[in-house]
Amino acid sequence: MVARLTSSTAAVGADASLARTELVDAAAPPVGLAAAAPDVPTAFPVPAVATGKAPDAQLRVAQDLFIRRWGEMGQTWGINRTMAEIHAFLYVTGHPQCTDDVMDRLNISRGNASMSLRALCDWGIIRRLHKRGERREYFESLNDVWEMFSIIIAERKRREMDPVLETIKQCRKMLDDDAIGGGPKSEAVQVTRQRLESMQEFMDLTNKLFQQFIGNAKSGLTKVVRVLLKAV
Amino acid sequence: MVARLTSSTAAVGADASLARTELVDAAAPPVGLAAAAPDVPTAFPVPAVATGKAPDAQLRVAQDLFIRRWGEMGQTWGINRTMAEIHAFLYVTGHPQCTDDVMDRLNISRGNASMSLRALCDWGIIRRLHKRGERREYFESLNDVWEMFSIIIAERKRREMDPVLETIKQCRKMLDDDAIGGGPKSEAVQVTRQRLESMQEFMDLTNKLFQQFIGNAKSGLTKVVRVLLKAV
DNA sequence: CCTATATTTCAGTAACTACTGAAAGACAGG
DNA sequence: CCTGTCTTTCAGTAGTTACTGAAATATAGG
Repeated sequence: MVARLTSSTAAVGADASLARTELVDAAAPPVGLAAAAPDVPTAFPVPAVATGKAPDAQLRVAQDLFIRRWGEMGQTWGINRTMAEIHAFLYVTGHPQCTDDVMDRLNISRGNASMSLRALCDWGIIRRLHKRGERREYFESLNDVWEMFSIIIAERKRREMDPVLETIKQCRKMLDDDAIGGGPKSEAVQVTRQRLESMQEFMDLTNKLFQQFIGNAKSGLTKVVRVLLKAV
Repeated sequence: MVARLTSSTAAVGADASLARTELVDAAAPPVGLAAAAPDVPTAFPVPAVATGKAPDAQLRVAQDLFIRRWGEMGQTWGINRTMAEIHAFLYVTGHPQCTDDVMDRLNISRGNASMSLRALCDWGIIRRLHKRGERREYFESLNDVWEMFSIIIAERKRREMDPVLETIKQCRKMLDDDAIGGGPKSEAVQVTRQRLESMQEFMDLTNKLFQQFIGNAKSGLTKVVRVLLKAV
């Protein structure tokens, strides 16, 4: 399903097949949730390490596992898989990677990598990084999880909640205006008015909550949550 | 973009074209947010309805506005537009509607309506309703907004957060196991371990927060939020 | 049993999103 | 200026999801 084999790249036969075996073996034992994930990812070329005690043998496998899962989650939340995967890659490795690193690791095209990286920068959850004397650009993930999510929440609120609120207000106004000249409103109008009002109330409150998150990212937040958990 | 013009169906001439015109008019003026992407979707076209004294002239227009916007929002959150629209319709009208009502109002096929209604029932945010002596089934939306969102959050947590948490634990275990036989772990492993740990911490906390929401739906929640807002 | 009506299922297709690869653009160093 | 390296853009297409319409199924009443 995801098995992506760019015909041109065609990572040298021998290496590739070796790597594949390695991956499958490594992933086999614990499993546990393999059932949940439709099928197990295989096709990532791993640079063959000649040393008997392959350093960090599990590292890459573990990272890939996380990357994949993160990508799947993103997808169901309306973030495209590749973007989420790139982000997971930068986050989990924790140090700057260039475009080619991303392309090779996730096995995607240059164009895709370029566009996705830019989008992530626009969101503000990764940032560009120039290394002195180096020509190419590197990217790194924010490292504070709270900060990352604050940014995401703020942005989604702005893009998606605010317009809805706007619309609700507008609808309510329409219904009110309609009634100005006339007599008592019909029951249907009453019901709709009430529903819109409830929804707006809910969203206003939620927004305030988000505001707290955003305003208190990092430092304050753990405290906030602790307060909340105790208060109930 | 959203204008749905079933080419083939050409349902009953008069009715259909009337409905369609109405819709297009409503959506037409400045297009506005459709661009979806990174830009600000503020004001929405105010459909000037020029009907004489049709009862509740504005009602339908206002409802449609809300329905549409709700559908758009759903879409960006990974819920398909039609499902979100059906839900908005049931919610905003506030009284039971049958399959044909839904089909006619949203201009969708019977199959689509049937499947979407079932999915909404599965989510638990609308429910089936039999009217005595009536053959056909009706559907109505939950009316408590808090309850609706609690359900949605609970379900998404279960479907999407929990697997990620599972995976993170698994990854961490892999990295730990790897180190058992060997000496000190490489710096790369250390970094990844730390990142996974932070993420898990974050998600655990978030989950607790959600738990609160779920457990306190309706009654308790407003209080909870008030506490939170004051405490900071 | 049959008939009329309501509902579900699903193959085929339309609509959409994500992705590739090649070409154009940008820019440092010679 | 040119040259080589890196980045961005975008037309075309692969892959995915959503939707239709018709056929199959279910059910109430006669």
